[in-house]
Amino acid sequence: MARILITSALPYINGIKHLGNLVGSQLPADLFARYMRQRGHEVMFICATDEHGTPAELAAAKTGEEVADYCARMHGEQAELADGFRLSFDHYGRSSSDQNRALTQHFAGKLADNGFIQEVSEKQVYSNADGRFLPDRYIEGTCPNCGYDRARGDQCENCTKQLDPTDLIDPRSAISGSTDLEVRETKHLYLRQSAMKDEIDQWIDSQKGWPVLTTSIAKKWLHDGDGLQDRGITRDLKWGVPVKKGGDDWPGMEGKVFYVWFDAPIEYIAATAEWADANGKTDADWERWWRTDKGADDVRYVQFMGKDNVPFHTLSFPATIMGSREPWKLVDYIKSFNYLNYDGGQFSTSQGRGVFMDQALAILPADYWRWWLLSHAPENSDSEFTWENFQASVNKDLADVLGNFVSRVTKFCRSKFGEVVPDGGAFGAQEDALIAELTTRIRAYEEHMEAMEVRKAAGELRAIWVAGNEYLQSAEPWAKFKTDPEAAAAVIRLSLNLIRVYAVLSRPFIPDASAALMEALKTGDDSWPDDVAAALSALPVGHEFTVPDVTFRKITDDERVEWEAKFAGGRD
RNA sequence: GGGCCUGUAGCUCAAUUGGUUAGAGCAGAGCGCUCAUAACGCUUUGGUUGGGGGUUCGAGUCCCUCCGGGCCUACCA
Repeated sequence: MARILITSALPYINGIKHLGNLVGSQLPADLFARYMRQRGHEVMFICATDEHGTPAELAAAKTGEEVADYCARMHGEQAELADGFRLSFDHYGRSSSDQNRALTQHFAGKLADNGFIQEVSEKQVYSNADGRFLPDRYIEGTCPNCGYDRARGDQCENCTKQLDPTDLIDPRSAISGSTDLEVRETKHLYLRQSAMKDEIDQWIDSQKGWPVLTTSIAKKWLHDGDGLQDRGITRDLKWGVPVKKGGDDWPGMEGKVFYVWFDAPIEYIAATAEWADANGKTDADWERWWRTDKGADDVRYVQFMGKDNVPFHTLSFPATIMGSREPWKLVDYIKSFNYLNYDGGQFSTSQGRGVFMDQALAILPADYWRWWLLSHAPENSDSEFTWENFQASVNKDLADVLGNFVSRVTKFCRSKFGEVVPDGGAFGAQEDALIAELTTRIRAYEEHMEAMEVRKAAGELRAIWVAGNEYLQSAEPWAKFKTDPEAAAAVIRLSLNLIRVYAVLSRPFIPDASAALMEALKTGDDSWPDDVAAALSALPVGHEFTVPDVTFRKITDDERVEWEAKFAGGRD
């Protein structure tokens, strides 16, 4: 039994996430966590909302709430949706927690002690009307290069030229539109990543088998231009972790907070501490996951994230941990994903384009989404959601191949033998062949799941479902029943057991359907089919069951058309 | 501008990292079955691997070039 620490990238607090966000981190992380638990490993699966930063403040201002209230409310909503999608976090924390505040300040203090923090004085744009410093991209104006009048302070979206906010002609606040801006001097802390460049580089080099996506992004940042740059880790905001050196004040940093990307990854650790506190555990209980001097040296730590998060997880967060010179656990494997697009374009939170988590659950149960998203996970390149593809995949895979198999077996049994595992007959060559095929396929499925090859695992699982239909077709219990009812009974006995095996194998992908099947079979035996032949006799002769309701219904053409129109853009 | 990824059947994707005749699923066509959610099974059509050039005994895979798609580019998170 191994110990596996799994973290999913933290969803940002300012609104409900869309399916692209879901499939990029939380959902595959959940698949892996569920599988590993099922195989008997000790799993700690951690996620949290990422609550600090300018966008959270602005979102709260828009609703008229205090930012803390806004975050608390949105955390509740996101947690409820995570539950709706059956994301099996051991703890769903909040980066605004006391635990994260203390840990973030602790790390900053250690980094300062070890000479990895530098104070830098810089000039930044301050908006008098908004009463705040403005991040570059929150300043708009006319591009000096192409004349586009809505260029942002970091880059012109029209001509793609990189800009400095002071380059803009007629600059204004993107928040209020105010032109009452001034450049002010302000002091910030920088994390001296450049001083740890070689250390990080060697660490990346020592990792084997990481996705190309992960290492290529890390290498780019390490070696591009002058190499890894130092990064500002403080901001002039009210909402965030106050800048402190451990428990002490930090002279000159009064009123400033840490940059969200500094405190957000630390929340992985802090959320585990939150888990301990919430469950009456001790510090030792969470430290054994994170401190290599306190039991975490045998932990395997896997992170899941979209590609936009990779630089922070391969560089900044490792730099934070390494620079502390304390024995914190570094990540062992980073599984990164490309983007899921929506029907020819991108999902867009701002334009309300695409399907959002709450909307998805309002029209279909979680398993439909889980299956489609995971079986089409953007592992090698960006992938695309279309309603036509969604309808076809769900109807074929879930309703026809899996659901209908359950239906034909249970209903045939009920009509011929009653709702009970029938006695009589014996297994022969066909059954041996099926067991051999299933054994091969289940071993392949296990390998793909271990390797986090999500699409391949889904494909293998589907093939396992298909094998049941092939077997039934060739075994023809309906024909056998006419001449040799006991032979038909043997076929059905095996097939009923196969449903249990399917429920067990499919659980990481479709947990609700899996639970429904187990309930219909009136069994709590969720043992993994290490020995397929044995697994196919787990439900003994005489064991009662009930014919389940339709496991997966089909999506109709009318629904598809309706949803296509409804989600084309303009969320209410 | 720079960097990375990507382009394979109508669609969604594979191809053991340079090795026989490029494979699956869906869609299409034909046949079979009748237990089942008009479901299932079998067979089958379909590809000059974006174009061109090169290296090699051998290229989807490596190199060059052109064309198309995407992402990142450090103050959004």
